[in-house]
Amino acid sequence: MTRGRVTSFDVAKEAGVSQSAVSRAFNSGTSISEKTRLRVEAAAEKLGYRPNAMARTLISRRSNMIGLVMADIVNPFYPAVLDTFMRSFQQLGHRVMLFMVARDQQVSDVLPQLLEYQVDGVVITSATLSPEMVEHCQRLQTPVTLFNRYVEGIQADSICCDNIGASRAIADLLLDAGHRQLAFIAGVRNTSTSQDREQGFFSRIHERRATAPLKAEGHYQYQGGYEAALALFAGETKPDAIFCANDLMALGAIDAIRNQLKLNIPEQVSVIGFDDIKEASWKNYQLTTYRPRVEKMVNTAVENMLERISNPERPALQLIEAGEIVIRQTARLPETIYQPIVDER
Amino acid sequence: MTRGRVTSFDVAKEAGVSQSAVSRAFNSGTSISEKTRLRVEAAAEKLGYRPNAMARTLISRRSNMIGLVMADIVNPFYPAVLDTFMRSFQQLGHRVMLFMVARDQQVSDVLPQLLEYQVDGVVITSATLSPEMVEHCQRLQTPVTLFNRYVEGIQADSICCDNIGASRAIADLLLDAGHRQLAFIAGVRNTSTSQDREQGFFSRIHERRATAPLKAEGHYQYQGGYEAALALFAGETKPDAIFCANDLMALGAIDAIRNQLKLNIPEQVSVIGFDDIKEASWKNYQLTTYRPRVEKMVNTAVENMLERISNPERPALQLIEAGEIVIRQTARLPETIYQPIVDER
DNA sequence: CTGAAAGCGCTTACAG
DNA sequence: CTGAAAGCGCTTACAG
Repeated sequence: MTRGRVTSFDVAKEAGVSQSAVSRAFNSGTSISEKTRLRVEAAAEKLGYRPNAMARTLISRRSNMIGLVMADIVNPFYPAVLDTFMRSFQQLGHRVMLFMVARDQQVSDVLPQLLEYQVDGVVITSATLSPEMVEHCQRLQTPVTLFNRYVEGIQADSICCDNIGASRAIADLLLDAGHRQLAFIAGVRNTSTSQDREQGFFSRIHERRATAPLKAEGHYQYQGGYEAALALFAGETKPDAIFCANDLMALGAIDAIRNQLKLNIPEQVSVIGFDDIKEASWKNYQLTTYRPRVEKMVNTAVENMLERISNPERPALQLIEAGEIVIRQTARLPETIYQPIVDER
Repeated sequence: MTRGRVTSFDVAKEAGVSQSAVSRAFNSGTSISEKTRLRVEAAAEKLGYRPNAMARTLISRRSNMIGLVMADIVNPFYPAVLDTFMRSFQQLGHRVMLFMVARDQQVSDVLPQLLEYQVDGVVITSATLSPEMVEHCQRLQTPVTLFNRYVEGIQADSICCDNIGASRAIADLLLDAGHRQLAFIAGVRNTSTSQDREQGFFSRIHERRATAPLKAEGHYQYQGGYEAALALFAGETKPDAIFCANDLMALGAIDAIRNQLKLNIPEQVSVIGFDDIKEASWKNYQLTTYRPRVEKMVNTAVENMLERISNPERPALQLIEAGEIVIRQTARLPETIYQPIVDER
């Protein structure tokens, strides 16, 4: 065991081979005899040698690092997303440089920092990206993937869950069950997720010529959902069903409806959420909600990313991945069998 | 705007200066005239130049990257920890390379990968580290910090919340309030956090010659807490107060006690948790719990880490940071004023 | 299969 | 203050 940094030259001397041989021993697909490889490996083991990734990146122009930009880690949907991304990248031998952007921060502030470190690609979750930044990435041949976001006419992969389709299906479910006055609790106003969920829900209700839904805003937070529910019931017309743009708000709404308004769920009010976070399946809530296929979305995002890294010419893909409604206890159902997707957890 | 990678030589040519001058313009504390700096900056801006961090790291032996190893991101306590670490490091100009270790994975599997990338330091959260690995890091002069974990006789900084003191205080609170038969729901058996919380709780009860507490195991999960509570009440002697090794289990226990056992909290049973996760303050729970000073712990960890990076000779510090009990609605209190720390959120 | 050599893009003594 | 040059630790044609 030596101390300090051990280089390939030290290993070469120890093994009695050239420094090139050491490098070859650590790279697959190189021409090296089994005998030499073994000698190098023994020497490397003895000295505690590991190749310096910085030097490798510099010369090979591949860092094996992916930049991952997240916002809103406090929303319980995103830890699961992060976890899935991490597993996926790690398993495929990629490192992840993580960035967290605050709500008031732009991705453009952190992207240059990421690119300094020669990341092979950038994944952006729950934050948006300016066209200028995309152009910059393109110049550097660095692929960009948007997760659960999209920007029109941009040269970046994007993979979203089917926000519009899901919300339309939820509108149908509630109307078919005989609800008369629907309501929507929106998330953060200027996010595409909240906007799309609202649009799908409202447009389907309009198409079916049902009463226009009520609306309140809950900023994607528990407390916001709680207060939004109170606000909805404080008005003249009261809703008999509420669709919330995420689960966190739905759980807040449930607590407000049950504990403060003393109404029964689902007998007097139905509540449906979006995300299927862990808390949604807690015994106390048993929330009926929409579950995006997070694992599939992440795996697709990762696969496409790696593919574009090896082939930067490939045009960008915009994908939508449908999820499923998870039927639990907070919404009344239509009489006709609804192909319910029962909670299988 | 050029395409492809722009180097300091390109900028030098554009600005009509030497490549060294470009480098100096991008490093503070170097001797360069204001005039030259401005010319370089203009040229860099024009060409879209950013220094290559890999080359910089190679020559300067400082990557400005910290390796952050986490397990258990799904436990809602850790997203907050991660978030706080990220903010802290980012604010101080450091990048973070994130690693997630699965429950069955050792830190020793990922540490070499981290060190390949020349991280300046490693922070390990909720996972343990073998002495060999610590030795390896020491040889590379790479400081290691354990967060909420400690290993005896190891050359690594460690910062923990006061698990033992907190649990003793909780035992006192419950006994002083007149509870007769306490119970403990343990987390994951072989973690130091669960063990310390158990030890503090049990030892204080023993010291006060109160009835020995009951015990069940909940694996730090909601469902585990739910079932552990049921198990405790299925026995001959029933508890009148339960201390749970984390909030997640406490919330499960509450749901089991209220919804399934139909007992009132805190009139018939008191429940206290640990962590003060967001969910603990939800209207439906209002959990009395122990709140570690996460922000302070993280900031201390970060400060010490950066200090040890600049001075690797500094001996390792083992710190314990006390938190506070947050009084909400799930535990009966002593009659005497208890200096209660009211929930200020 | 193997080694000598060039070069990735920087920082930093060194000399002026 | 400024520039020419060495060197960080690798990979990869190139020649043998």
